[in-house]
Order: sequence, then C-alpha cells, then structure tokens
Amino acid sequence: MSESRDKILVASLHLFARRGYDATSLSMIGEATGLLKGSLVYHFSTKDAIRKAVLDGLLNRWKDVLPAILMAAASGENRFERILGEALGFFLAEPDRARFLLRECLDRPDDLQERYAKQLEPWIAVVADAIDKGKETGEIYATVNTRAYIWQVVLMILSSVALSPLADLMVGEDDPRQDMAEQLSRELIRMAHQSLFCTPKTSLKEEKDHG
Amino acid sequence: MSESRDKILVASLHLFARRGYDATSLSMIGEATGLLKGSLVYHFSTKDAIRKAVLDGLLNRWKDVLPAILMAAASGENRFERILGEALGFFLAEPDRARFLLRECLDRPDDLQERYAKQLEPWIAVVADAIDKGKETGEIYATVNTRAYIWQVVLMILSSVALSPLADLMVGEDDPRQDMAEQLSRELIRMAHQSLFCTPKTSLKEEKDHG
DNA sequence: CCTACCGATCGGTAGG
DNA sequence: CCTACCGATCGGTAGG
Repeated sequence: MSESRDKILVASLHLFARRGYDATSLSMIGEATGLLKGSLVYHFSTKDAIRKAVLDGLLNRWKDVLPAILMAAASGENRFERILGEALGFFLAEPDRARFLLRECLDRPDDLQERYAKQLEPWIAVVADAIDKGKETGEIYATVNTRAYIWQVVLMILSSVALSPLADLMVGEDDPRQDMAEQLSRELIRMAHQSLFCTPKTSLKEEKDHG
Repeated sequence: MSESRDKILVASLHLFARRGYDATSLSMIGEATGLLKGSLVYHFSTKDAIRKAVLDGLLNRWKDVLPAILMAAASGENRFERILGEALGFFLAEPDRARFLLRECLDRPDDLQERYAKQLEPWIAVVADAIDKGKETGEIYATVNTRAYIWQVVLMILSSVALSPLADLMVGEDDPRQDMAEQLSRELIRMAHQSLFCTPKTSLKEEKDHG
C-alpha cells in the first residue's frame, strides 16, 4: 500500500540492526528515507511503533518461510542439511535480520517472547517431535537435550550471521577460496549434524566427492 | 586505589550490559553510584573512557583466567569438558560479562578486534594447534574447520549465557530439577564434544554412572 | 473531506 | 567531587 511506509520499515530495520534502537534517531530514519521527522510520525505515531512494525514484518516473513522450508525438506536426501541451510539462507540473505533479532533478544526479551510464543512455538515443537522420534528409533543420541539443542543451534545461526563482520576480522581465512560466511555456515551444519545423529552420515563428504 | 572508580566500573558494566551503551546516560551511572554527573567526568573524562575501562577490566580478567584454565586442564581426565566448563563458569558467574561483550561485538567490532588480536589471539592459537594435532592423530574429525569451530563454540558460550533470560521463557523446562543455565551448558559441552572427537568418549556417561 | 507530508517548535535531556 | 551551565539534539506535536 504505502510506499513511504515500506521505505521507513526497510531503513529502520537497517539502522536498528547496525546501531541499535536507542542509538537511532527519527532524523536518521528520515535522512535514510528522504523524509522529514514529522512525516515519520504521521505514518507511525511513535518511534516504538516503528520498532514493533519492523519486528512484526520480520517475524511474519519468517513465519511464512519456515513452513515452506520444512515442507520442501519433508523427503529426499540430506533433509537435515537442507533445513539448516535454508534457515541460514534466510538470515544470510539479509544479515540485518539476525542483527536486529539478536539486539531485541538482549534489549526486550519479554516483548520478543510474547510474539514468539504465539507464532513460532508450534513449529519449534514440530522439530522437537522429529528429534524425539529419532531418539526412539536410535537414529539420534538419547543424551540430546532436545529443547536445549534447538536453542543452541538457533543461537549459532543468529549470532554467526549477526557477527560475521567480526568473524572476518578474528577468525581469519583457512581457505581463502570461499568466504568466511560460507565456512561458518558449513561448520555450523557439520557441528549440528555430528552432535545429533549417532550414525555419521557421509552426505557432506559425498557432496565433495561428487563435485 | 580509588573506591569511586571501581564503583563506577561495576555499575557501568551492569548498565551497559543490560541497556546498552547508548541507552545508558551518565546520570544513570551517577544514580547507581551515588555520584553526580559532573563527578563521573572528573574520574573519566568522557563516557567513552568509562566504556573502554570496563572493556579493559573484562578482557584483562579473562586474560588472567584463560591460561589458568588451560594449565589446570593440561592433564587428567575430561580435559575438554573441564576447559569448556571453566570458560562457561567465568561468564555464568557474572552474565553481564557475556551481555556486554555480545553488545560490543554488535556495536564496535573494530574496537573489539584491536584489543582481541593483541591479547587473546595467542591463546586461541594454542587451542587451534591442539585441535589440528588431534586431526593428525585421528582423534578429531579431519573435516573440522578449526577456526570456524572455535568461533562457533565461543558464540554459543557468549550468546547462551547472555540470552539466558530468554531461554528461561522460550525453551521451557525439560527437567525442572535442574535450572535452564545448567541444561544449556551441559548440552553445549555435549554438542561441542560430539562434533569434534571421532571416538565417542564415554566420559559424560561415566560421570553419571559414578555419581 | 482524505492522503501525505512540511517547517517550526514543544518540553526535556544528552555529553561535556 | 559539586554547581552551574553550554550547544545540540532527542522524541513528539502544533497549525497550515
């Protein structure tokens, strides 16, 4: 509908992600959108309303993408790798999503929990059920703490994407041929896989051999 | 030496960790320390100087603790678990350390990298060398990307401690007998171990059996 | 009457 | 360490 509204949301996500909510002024958002401060207030009555709209847009997008990811990987080979790869892809396509969410986790955990519990919990439950079934069949380590495992994987996804600029500086490059984000994603998936499944899958090696 | 100086640093770490640097005003720090705004400027000429002093104190403390951790676990059983456990303990003892560092990673990666590269890199190199040697002996998966692995484990430690309030709300309690922080720490160590060593160590199970 | 803004300014607070 | 302030900028609102 409103062109300005969307521009405000896009610019605000970027600024909130990079500088944080408190360090972002309405005039900065105005400068990034070619609007004046007063115009922002016309669209969103308060600064906090902008933050909530950005968060809603992000969670709604994720809510739409997540089922598609799980369905697309419902069958076939390398289900686990594909699901994690798609989840990583969602944030890597726009790292500000990860940065903003990580900041919200730090700044307003209660606010995030309200929205999360309603919208995303059912899908986490699906993943948790799949893991618990794998435990029963013996495919997955019985020692896995399902909810804690999911949370740690989510944290790795969010933080490794959000802090990729720092990784570039600190981790250095083992293999200069591929970029750091790619290396971190591959290692994350390898760690998540290796620490979940009893029988070491050869899928990662197969990919290499086939290539 | 200066009693007020220390009070300012302790109160500032707490406020920076919880609210962020930009959202923390000098009068807030003054209120927490019983000082007035002008008095803070007497001890630290600028607000940024307080931040740097807090960061220095934190990194120096860690620089002192890290060698002790590595030495103490130089021999004996469950070296890996003990090293990770001690590292987790350092942040769990004062979660604001993890929150503050995570915020600095987001807000000022360049500034953090300057201090990190000089002080902590050599110790990361020690861990990296140990992992690379384990690869040669076949004890550790050859597919491990050493630097990426270390970085992902560091991220899990920092973020799981920093965001523990959110974990309490979102993860729920599989086992109400032990608290969430304990569950997350155990699962983190299990994941890190399982995804590194080829031969599944029975150390974690042994601990249980012996208890 | 509506939308999408503007220039100017409100009362308070920021770091110094 | 406090009082007394500064230039500027904060989020938000006024009438047009």
